Amino acid sequence: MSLRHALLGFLAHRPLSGYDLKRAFDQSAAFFWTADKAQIYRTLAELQAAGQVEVERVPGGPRPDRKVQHLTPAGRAALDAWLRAPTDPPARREPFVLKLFLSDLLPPDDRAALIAVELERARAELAALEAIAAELRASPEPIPAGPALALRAGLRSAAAWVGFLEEAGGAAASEPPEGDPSQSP
Amino acid sequence: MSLRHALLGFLAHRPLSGYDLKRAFDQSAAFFWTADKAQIYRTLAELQAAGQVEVERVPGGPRPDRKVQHLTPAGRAALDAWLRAPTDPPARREPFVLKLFLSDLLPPDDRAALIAVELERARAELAALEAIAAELRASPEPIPAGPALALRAGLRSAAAWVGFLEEAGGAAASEPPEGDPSQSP
DNA sequence: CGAATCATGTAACCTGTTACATGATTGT
DNA sequence: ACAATCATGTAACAGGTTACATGATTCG
Repeated sequence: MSLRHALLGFLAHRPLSGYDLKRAFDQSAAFFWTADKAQIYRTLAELQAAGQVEVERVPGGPRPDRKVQHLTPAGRAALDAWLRAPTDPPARREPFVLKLFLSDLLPPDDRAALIAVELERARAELAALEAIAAELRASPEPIPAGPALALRAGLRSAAAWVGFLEEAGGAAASEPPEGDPSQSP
Repeated sequence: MSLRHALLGFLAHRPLSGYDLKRAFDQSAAFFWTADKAQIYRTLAELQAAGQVEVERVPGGPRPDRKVQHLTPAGRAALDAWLRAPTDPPARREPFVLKLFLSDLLPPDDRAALIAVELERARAELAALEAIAAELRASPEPIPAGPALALRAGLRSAAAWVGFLEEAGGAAASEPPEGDPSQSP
């Protein structure tokens, strides 16, 4: 239920429309949070009802009017409270690890293929994050600490995941005849 | 939508009741998949309707009858197809990283506190996984490759997360006066 | 000329969680 | 005596996704 707070967080920096918020997520938060547009509009309506945001209607000329959302003091208070509250551990649901767990049901080649495909995906993700990091370092503007930390968290996790998959792929490829794949679990 | 496949995967090893499945998840899959009991029963009903499992009603004496679920050939086929199909990247939703991202809105001490609490949690999780690994290594039975891989994935991720948080906590604690926390994002 | 972008939203659906309900048995 | 465990499930709700709908503008 923290999409509400994610929206409040973005609005704390500057007022934005629902459309803008969707882009803000896709551009700067995609690697740790994805938000659906239908859900953003629904949640904004709830925030309005709760008095945590206020709408300013900006005429859009030929396009539909933009409904720019402003954070109210109540919204800011709710955001602060959430930031300070203990974080509920997220529910884990990782389809790829589930596949690994069940992979004894497959012939060894298929397991190796599974790992290879995921490794490719993981490398691409890591590269994308590194590109963002490089771009930020190159820009003259100073990087706020919060986004920098979030990015570093993403880089570390992605790198660790690539490392695991390389190890797993190597093991799967090298020891079909002998050897115990559970040597050091 | 892969709870279906997770259930089929467990049933591929041996027939189980809904109750057994819940325990199987909690015991051996909790760190990469959590399943709610209400949802398990609902999904089992769907699998029955789809002809992928068949129910054997086992009288429970004084207790309610156990409804033991058996995988059908159709169920096994669906499972195999899913295991071989490309894995859809999971939707990311990490409230803690979101908080980090927004943590410029807080005083530095509160950010450090946030990190400290998460570090404690992460260390506990890593310790729990290490305990499982130690227990498995100590047992005489050989460990199947699938579960061993899944466990290793969990260990690696948890260790990387602890590493990140230690780094982040150190940085947050040491440089309140000067210094750029975005040195190497 | 067709596709993408800007900008809004609604309706229907699927998935997951919480709370409720039952009733015997075993352990403290 | 009280709580936990065994074993089933239902109802209501919350959160998230897909598909549908509109209509001008800009880019290739």
